[in-house]
Amino acid sequence: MPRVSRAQAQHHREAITEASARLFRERGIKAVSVADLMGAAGLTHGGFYGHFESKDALAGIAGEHAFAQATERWRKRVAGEESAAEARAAIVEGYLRPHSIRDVAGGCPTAALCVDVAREPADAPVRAAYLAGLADMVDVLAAVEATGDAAADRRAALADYATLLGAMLMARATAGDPIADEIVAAARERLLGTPAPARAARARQRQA
Amino acid sequence: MPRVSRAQAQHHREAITEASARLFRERGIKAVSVADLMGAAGLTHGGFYGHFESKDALAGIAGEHAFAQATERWRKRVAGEESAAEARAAIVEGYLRPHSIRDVAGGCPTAALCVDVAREPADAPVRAAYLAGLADMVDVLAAVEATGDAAADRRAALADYATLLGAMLMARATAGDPIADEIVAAARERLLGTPAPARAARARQRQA
DNA sequence: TGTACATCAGTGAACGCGCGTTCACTGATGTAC
DNA sequence: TGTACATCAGTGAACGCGCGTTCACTGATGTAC
Repeated sequence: MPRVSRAQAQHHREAITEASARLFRERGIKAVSVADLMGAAGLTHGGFYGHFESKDALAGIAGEHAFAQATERWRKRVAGEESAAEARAAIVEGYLRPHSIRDVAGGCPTAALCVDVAREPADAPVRAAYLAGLADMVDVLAAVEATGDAAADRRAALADYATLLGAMLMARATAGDPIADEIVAAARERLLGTPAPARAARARQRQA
Repeated sequence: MPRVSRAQAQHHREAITEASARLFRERGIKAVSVADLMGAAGLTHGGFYGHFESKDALAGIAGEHAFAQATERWRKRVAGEESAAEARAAIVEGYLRPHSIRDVAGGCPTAALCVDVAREPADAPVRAAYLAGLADMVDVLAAVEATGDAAADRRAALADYATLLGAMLMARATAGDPIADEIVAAARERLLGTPAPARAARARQRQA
């Protein structure tokens, strides 16, 4: 059924972008074929170049899309909290939730794409998208650091983000082994202080 | 020149393993072909299956090799320091040195392979190598945490490692942009306290 | 509002290419006497 | 120590397959009158 309406074609384009944003994070940019992407939108591969200039160009657009969603998620999480400290805790806890660790396709693009982006040539569109997207994520996090100094807020946000991202990727690489949960718990403790279960355990120890 | 001596064949096998350990980290397991690997050892692709059962099996062996080298490097660094605190600082500073960030092929396999390993099926040999290798790295780091409690040492090592690895990967993905250095500096400050240059700057500020 | 026709979204075959793996073959190595 | 021959490390063509991209084609959509 060729020659669909312009509105339908626009829906197709959005479906391809959406599927790419998910599949590129899940399997890696190189491991997803143009046919996979078009198939995910219910189309055949040949029509791809009517929508996008190349697979590399789509990777840039899909990256932007993934970062826009991730940034929006953090903004909403921040908006739902009373104080900066609570907002920061909400971001950390949301990031390290088991669901977030498991959800590669819908999760943090800074984490899912970092190794792929580092392997792309300097002029790859997805590199520019990554740089801009990361900057936005860091801005949201820095705004809830509340050290009282903008430069220190930024440094704290970068360090927090490194810990979060590192824990997420190590946990994913060790999924199925108990160390994955240990890593996530250690990162949460580092960023938010001793968590409730550990506090309870220490209280029991003191009593004994 | 077929049928080389057994010693020469053993050298070939080691050359293939060595090249794989570097190329898999640098370009990703999927992005390096059997012909690339054999070519790096000065051989043609056909002889590969005389040395290894499959490319997946080699990925496991190459992973072990990379982790053995990385663990040894940390052990030597630790052995060269007077105290646990100094050893920990030496690991952190060594990890975040510009050379380490740039040297993907010879650098930390926990970082370079984490995303690739997470995308491998559960029974892939490289997953087992990753799990064992990570455990060794964490043991070395935990031994220099010196919190006075083995469990707390381990949690501290996991949190430290997450921060190191996260900073390394974010810096690599943003290489060429000033934020890469900012990320590394923020991680170093988080793990070791305010670094020397910043301390000097504050001293100047106090005088003014 | 109805008709004629140009536009163009999507199809599917085809392009050259590289992949992991197999296999018949070669000829120096290693061994048995 | 010397000879005869079995072994096997490495070669390169071939296997079936999937890749990104191109292109002639189809026929419903959108537009001009």
